[in-house]
Amino acid sequence: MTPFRLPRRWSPDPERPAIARRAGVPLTVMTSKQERAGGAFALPEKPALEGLERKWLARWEADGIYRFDRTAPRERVFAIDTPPPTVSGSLHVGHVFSYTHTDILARYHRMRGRVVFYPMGWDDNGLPTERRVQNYFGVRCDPSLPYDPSFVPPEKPGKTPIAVSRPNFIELCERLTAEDEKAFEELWRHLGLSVDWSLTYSTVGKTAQRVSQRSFLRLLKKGIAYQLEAPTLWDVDFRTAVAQAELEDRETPGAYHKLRFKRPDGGAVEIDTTRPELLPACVALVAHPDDPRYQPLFGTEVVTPLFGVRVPVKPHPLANPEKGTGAAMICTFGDVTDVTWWRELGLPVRAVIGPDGRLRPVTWGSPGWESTDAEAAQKAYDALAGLTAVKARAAIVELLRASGDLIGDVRPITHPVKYYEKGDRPLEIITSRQWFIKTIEFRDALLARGRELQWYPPFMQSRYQNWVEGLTGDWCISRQRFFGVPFPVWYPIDGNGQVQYDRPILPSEERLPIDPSTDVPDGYTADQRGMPNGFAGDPDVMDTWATSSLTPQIAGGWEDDPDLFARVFPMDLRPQAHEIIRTWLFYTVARAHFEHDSLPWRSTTISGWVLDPDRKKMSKSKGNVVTPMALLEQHGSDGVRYWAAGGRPGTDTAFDPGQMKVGRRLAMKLLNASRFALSNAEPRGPVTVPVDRAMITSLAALVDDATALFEENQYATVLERTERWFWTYCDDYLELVKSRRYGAQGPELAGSANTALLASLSVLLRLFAPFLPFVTEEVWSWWQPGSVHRAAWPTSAELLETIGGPDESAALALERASLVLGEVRKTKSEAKRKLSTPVTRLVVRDTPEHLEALRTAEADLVSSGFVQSLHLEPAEAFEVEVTLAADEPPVPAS
RNA sequence: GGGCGGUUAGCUCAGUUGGUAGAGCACCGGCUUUACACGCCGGCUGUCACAGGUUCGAGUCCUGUACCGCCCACCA
Repeated sequence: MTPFRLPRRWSPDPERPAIARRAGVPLTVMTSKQERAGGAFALPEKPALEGLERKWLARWEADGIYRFDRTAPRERVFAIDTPPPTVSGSLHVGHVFSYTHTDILARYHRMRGRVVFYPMGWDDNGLPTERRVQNYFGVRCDPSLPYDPSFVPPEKPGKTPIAVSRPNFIELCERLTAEDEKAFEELWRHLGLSVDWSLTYSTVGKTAQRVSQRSFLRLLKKGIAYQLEAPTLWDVDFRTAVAQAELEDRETPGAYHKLRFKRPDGGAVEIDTTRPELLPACVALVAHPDDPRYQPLFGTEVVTPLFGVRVPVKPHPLANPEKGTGAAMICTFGDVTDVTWWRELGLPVRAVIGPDGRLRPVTWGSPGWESTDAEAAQKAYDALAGLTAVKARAAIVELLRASGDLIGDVRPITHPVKYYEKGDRPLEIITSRQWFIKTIEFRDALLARGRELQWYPPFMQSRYQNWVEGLTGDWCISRQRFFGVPFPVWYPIDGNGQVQYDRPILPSEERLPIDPSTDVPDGYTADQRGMPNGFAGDPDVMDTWATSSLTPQIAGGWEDDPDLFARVFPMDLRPQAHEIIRTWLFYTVARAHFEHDSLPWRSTTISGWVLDPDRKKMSKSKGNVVTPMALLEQHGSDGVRYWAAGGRPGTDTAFDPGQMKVGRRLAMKLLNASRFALSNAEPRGPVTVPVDRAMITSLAALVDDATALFEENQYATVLERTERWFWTYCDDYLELVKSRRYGAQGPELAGSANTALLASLSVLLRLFAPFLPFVTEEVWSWWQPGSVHRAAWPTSAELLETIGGPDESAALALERASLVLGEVRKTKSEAKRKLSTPVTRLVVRDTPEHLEALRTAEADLVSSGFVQSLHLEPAEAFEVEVTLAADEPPVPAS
């Protein structure tokens, strides 16, 4: 007489829209070695998870089950543009998390009959590698040194870095990344990534160099790549240009300094600045055109303090009357606004910050450095020259204070300052010659590409949109570094020894890849390098993104393997993290747009982050991060994958070992339930019993759900629903049919259960296979030929075939029987009796329709509930009365 | 300052098209039941951030507010 709620778990949802069955995938034929031999399946006595990884990794590798089929036509291929992990970075759970998501999708599509192109790249290009090599070996690159073939790095890095040649440095980079790649591959394999390991590439390998250089040359021909001597964002520690996409703001302490500029009429103009050390680089003052305080001064000149430079006062709408005094000094260059003003107001350049971030020597009184008192200017400047910006700031404050041009105290503030994302000191803006790729004039087309792309989750598109709309300059792709893809360009040197940058010498594409620092352009000889009337190589290397924006082309064999490329490009999926939408994703879209006039891929999945329990992004800087391999060993790869699979696209997920334990438990349950289903699997017969037919019908609905969800990359929901279904299957269905399948109701009804058990197990294993590749493969091997990962994704059709079509009328049988069984269990549990306690009398009151359904499951219910007498009584509402057998007399202690 | 997410049980999170609030973990109690003690059965747990609005009915739709997070921004 317990009131309760109706669990809806077994009843198919009549509201659910019918999902068209997908045809064309062959049914898995349910045969096995044992069945063919007429015997029982060979099942392990005590199934275990330990060692499954090693066992199946070896087999998968030997059988090549993840090998890409190069004969597959494009429409059958599912191509993935795998993110090449930065091998010089450390492995962390974030990698495990997001790469698992992609693998789950890869495995699903493979089972759907698609030929999955799943390569793995290694990002061993760029500054992180350089920096790591410097620290690891204790060296620094000096390009002026000759190659030393006998160089051996010290055992332990010394305090003073050893200077090595560029070729030596690159050798060390390659040596270190090779070790890193091994560690990554081992982790990926252990995690069970179904990558085709014959399709690996590196972002600094020959192929990547050739592709990068070829694409660059073509952009150059199209006029999309160009070089320019211009103010460029510059990191003074790395001594290289960087791109807008690699900037980040950091709150940094600073201070306002109020400076006084003299007017010709003897008056003064005051401005506020946070960078007084740039006073010698001041080229103008600026104020808002509508600002009445400064309108009278527009068109006049003022004189800078200390340096006596006459600079104009100009109006510009960017000047903010609210800030400081409303007037600002324009320096070349203090920040990007200075660049805008400088360009739009047509001002001269007076650069004082050198590439090393120190104030460079200047001769006052020379052209461009005119002063009303050159001697005083020189004296003041000499006190600053050679200092870093920060030290020069302190020094100039003293000078200004002494001269009386600093008004009042400096006022400390904290303000956002632009940094290179990998750098430690604020960016400077340095005028230099750099290579650019045009993006601004293609803004609309690139925005359209963003709309054309399918985003998972869709809201991530706005990140792209915002970024492209906010672009302020073209993409600077040259870096003044050593380890990277060189620009395939030389320049002629004229008779006076001047390098002719405007007349680049280009190699033919057949020669690529080339290194202009060692290779010689056609028509020249090696001894003409650096000589008058000879040639010079471009000294720069490409931005790492200039190469990694071509991963689809590199992995797909663009131009090198046209047949392969036609089969995989444009690709189907780009999985990646959201913080690199503005770099990797945007640049890749741009390159494909320029080169192929298409998207590089049809869709993208944006993964979330792994968060610490304190809700911060997990990072290696926190000492408490567990190494991924230790996690895999502790919880099993399937367990860790289970946790990762719970992370929906675009959603951050907390690091949670508890979920890994749950995953491990699920894997264990799968082993044991399978053992049950496969033991005593004879005799086999048609599925006639309503309880069995209901289970099959319900599973068929789950399969349709799962398939539809997977098509939307909703893997987390697939796992959740499959798991829920499976657990109910174990708790209710298996319990109900247990005695029947052992023959309690005769061979015919046992045959119905056995057929249903095997059909459901086959489907369940395949539903779980993308998530738990090891345990599903293990169970599959007990009774099925081949790999579950090459088996066809289950269909509702194949299930319904076993019962001759959906049987909605049977659904009620399982639902009512499960309900009553639950009531019986509850009564026993609350009476603190064991579940095998006999029920002397079970009364079920229910509607006639329900009772009729229950009657078809009566025998199963009676046996699983240990019911001695069952009474079904028609009633308005559902009610159950359970009478338990009296307690057995206590057993006297022996 | 702009944009995008989020706020549901102690914790981590689901919640399709509006229709009686869910799962796992944790906690409590019980149980060796011939697949599983790496197990099983059961129980407890809610101002769905807040305020309005639409509606017969709102966790869900609309408006506003607060807080958290992320991305971006011209930072003198």
